[in-house]
Amino acid sequence: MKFDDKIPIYYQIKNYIYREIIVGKLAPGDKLPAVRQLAVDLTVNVNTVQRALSELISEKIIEPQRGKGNFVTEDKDTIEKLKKMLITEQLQDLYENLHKLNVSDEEIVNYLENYINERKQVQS
Amino acid sequence: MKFDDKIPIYYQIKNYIYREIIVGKLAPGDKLPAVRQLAVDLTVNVNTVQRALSELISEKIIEPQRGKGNFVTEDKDTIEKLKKMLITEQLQDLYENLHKLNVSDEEIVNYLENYINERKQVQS
DNA sequence: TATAGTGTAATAGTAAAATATAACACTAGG
DNA sequence: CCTAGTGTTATATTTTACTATTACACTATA
Repeated sequence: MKFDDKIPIYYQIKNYIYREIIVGKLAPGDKLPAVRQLAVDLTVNVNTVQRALSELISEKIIEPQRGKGNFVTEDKDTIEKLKKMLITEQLQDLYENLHKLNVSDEEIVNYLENYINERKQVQS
Repeated sequence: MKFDDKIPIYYQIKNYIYREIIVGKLAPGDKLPAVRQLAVDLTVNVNTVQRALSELISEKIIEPQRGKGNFVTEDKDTIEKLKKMLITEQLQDLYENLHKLNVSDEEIVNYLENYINERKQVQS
């Protein structure tokens, strides 16, 4: 996995697991890969994985069972709220950062539509 | 100034100066505040400011004049390109991050419009 | 020519993140 | 009971960002 060297790795791992859960690759109740396996897959240290997992545990996104593994919460409501929060965070970042560049509400929407259309053209 | 502790301070300062230039608070040819003054204003160390400025110099956004100060480039085209690049970067981040959450093109636009409308309602 | 204001650079120290490594605690199954 | 697989924790080391401090180089001007 590629990491952005401007952001702590443990934090990027946390977001990676968020996504795995939200897109359903990890369903409610599913067991996560073992920490040592995750460390190998992501080519990072076990402690770094553990730090990411610790935060997910604090947030009740996953539940640890000593000797067994870490399991995705069964509470679908928690997951749904997580998804909404992550989406809102992204929108807020875009909005605030573009406003700091003096881009108006209307322009933000226009720029986004243009961006998406241009992407489609490149693909075709 | 408030800093995000997940991102290097020098990097946030660099982006801060980008913005000052793009919104015109710093016009082409303008002299930047002295490095020591910037350090005081931003409550960081001179070396940290200098690190941000060094990168801006490499990118030809500002030009240093030893003994005089740092000056915003006179090349308006460079600034215009910078603005476009920063906007595109933001759009790309949003797009990629939401796609990783399985949000479709149409949904991205809808979510953004809703987000903006909700902001307006809160303000009124 | 002395001085104040500017950029630039070097040194040493601190803190946080990440690593390598090892050990400990618990569970399941032979 | 033993062993393999799991989470959890601790120690020591390295790297990077940041800081504090000092010094040097250049410019303008009194």
